[in-house]
Amino acid sequence: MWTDEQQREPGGHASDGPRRRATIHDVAQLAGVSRQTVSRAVNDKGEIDPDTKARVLEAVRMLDYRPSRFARGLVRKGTVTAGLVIPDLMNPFFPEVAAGVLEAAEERGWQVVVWDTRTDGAKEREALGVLSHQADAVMGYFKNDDEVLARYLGGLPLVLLERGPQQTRFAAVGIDAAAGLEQGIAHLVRAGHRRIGMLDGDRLTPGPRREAFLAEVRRHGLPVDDGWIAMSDGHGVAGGEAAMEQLLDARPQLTAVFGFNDLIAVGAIRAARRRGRRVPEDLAVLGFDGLSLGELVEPALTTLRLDKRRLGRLAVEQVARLRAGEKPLTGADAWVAPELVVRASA
Amino acid sequence: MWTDEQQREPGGHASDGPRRRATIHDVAQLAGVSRQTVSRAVNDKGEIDPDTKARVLEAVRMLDYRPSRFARGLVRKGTVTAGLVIPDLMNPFFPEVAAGVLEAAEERGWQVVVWDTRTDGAKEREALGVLSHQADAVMGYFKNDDEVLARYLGGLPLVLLERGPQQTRFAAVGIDAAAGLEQGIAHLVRAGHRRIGMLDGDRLTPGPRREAFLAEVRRHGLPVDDGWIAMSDGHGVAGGEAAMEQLLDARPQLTAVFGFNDLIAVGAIRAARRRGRRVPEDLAVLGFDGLSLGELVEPALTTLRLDKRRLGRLAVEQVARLRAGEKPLTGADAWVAPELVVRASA
DNA sequence: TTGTAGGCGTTATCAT
DNA sequence: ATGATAACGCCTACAA
Repeated sequence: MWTDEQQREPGGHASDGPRRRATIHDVAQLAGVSRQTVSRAVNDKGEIDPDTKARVLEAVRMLDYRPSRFARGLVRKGTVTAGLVIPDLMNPFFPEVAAGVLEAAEERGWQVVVWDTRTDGAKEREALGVLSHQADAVMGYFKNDDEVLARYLGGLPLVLLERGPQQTRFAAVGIDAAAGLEQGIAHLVRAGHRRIGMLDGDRLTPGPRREAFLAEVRRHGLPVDDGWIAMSDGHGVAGGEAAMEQLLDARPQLTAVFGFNDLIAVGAIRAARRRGRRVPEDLAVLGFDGLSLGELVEPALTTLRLDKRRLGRLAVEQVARLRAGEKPLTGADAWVAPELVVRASA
Repeated sequence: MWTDEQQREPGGHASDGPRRRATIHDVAQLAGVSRQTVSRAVNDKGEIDPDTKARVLEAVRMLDYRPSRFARGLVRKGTVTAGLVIPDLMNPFFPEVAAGVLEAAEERGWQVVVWDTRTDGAKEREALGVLSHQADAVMGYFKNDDEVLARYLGGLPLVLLERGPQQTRFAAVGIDAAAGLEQGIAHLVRAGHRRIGMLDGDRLTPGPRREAFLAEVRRHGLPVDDGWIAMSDGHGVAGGEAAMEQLLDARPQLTAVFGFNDLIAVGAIRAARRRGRRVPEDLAVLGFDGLSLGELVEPALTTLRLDKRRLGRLAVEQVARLRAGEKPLTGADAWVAPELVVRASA
């Protein structure tokens, strides 16, 4: 396992606690050269005698010297650190967005520090408070409103991912829920459904998905009212199951439901089947997100697939624009539109 | 959407490109005070006249001033940044480990910068190269061997997550595969299985899971040979499907298979059923990891569940020990042991 | 090849 | 309540 061969304390002592970190000065002293020479050795600059270099490097090892990233950053500009704030790493949707962010960030040579707020408003603010000092920009999902965000942000550029109902004064990357629901509802209608309910994930205010859902349903002249919409507690499978059961009790006449996201939709499938309803024969289920998980369940989930990676990449691009002093993308350029993927559940 | 109300360039100009960032000096000048006073105003120190403070803050806003994190870090110690290197964010296993890391890191007031290497050795090295300059420690999954890691690490503390077969000279957090397989194989044997195959995920060298598998199978006096082990290409569902098909062709006499991880096991289930084999009646499938996805597939996956969050937390603790100059945990203290979760597939 | 001087942007300390 | 001065640790000139 572990030996003290490689990982040792400065000076080779193992257990006298953390001591002051060695500086370039210490190394210079121990090697009997100037700080400049140490710098040259450490940074592989030319113009240095191989012997002295070796001597310096030896001193570096002995003292376990590593250049201070702060001192370095002060003098070599160009290190960009972006913050990424995510509500729930356990929901497969977000790791995929994060993957897009990481990918695009790496291409630009940026670093990304990640926070998981667990959908907790207080944690959001904490994250922002820290990042406002440590990052050059932030992107992420927030439930706090603009004003609060601005307060904790202290002027840092911010890119909102999928800002819900509210307009925002920040740059944003959004989802074209309307375009998605248009396809989704059309598909259900085409299959003969006339009584379509929804399992919503936004408890407080109706979000874009619900509004798009209502708009589409009405556009097709179908009946619908608030009673046809059940609220999921959380964005997970369990929430979807509970909401579906509730809806099954309250509105047994529904023949199809639209789930706020795939997790909730999967929960709906499970609940329905447990109640003896066949999916899709007795109840069709339509999801939203396009998680790969949807291909694995039975019946496989018909859903409105989002390019989540692209969402992340787009966020990085927005940040880049902000940093460059350009105007961020707006409207359709800053949207990603879902695409209907028909599988077995609807 | 976006207005230039909040997010504007220094001075309010919008499109003359990025200009030099304002420093504390600029603010001091504009406000007609000393840098020190600016610092006081910005950091909410006492001992400052409310009026001057207001004036300074106004100047701050006008110039869009934000303190340099480098200069600050130089003078205020204590900011810890850890690197987290992960092979594949799309595999639900890793986000959960990451969640544990993030959680524990937050408790300590650390930041975490995340890299996704996509199981690419070169990306690993790139990540290490960057992190060696920008982080105070690194934890993660690596396929490069110790020597290479050390070279790119430049003396930075490293904690390996689940170092495969090889011993390592670095601190590590491991999985007690043997303890897991003991339970798993016992369960299969109890159910009457005598011909158990495996779908392995480690192509090159046999990893701990395969070795534990072989050891247990032999301990029970069961037959087994290399032909009973198929290699999955990648750690995903598709790899599992292909490997299972191959095994089904080559060794149709098998009545049970152990999957390297849950994704592969799920693939196995799918492939088997597609071939008309009933699971678990004709073929029992045992997974490893305990992803929540396993509860959603059909039949639900019997698996050796790991506390992935704890894995992440443990890694952070190891890093903390290293930083404190203490010896890292070793042996069983640095392991997490799987727990058999019996569901429908075996 | 090596060393010296100066500055990067901030905060702490000590005066005023 | 405010300002001057000196670090913090490193790097880029420039000089030797």
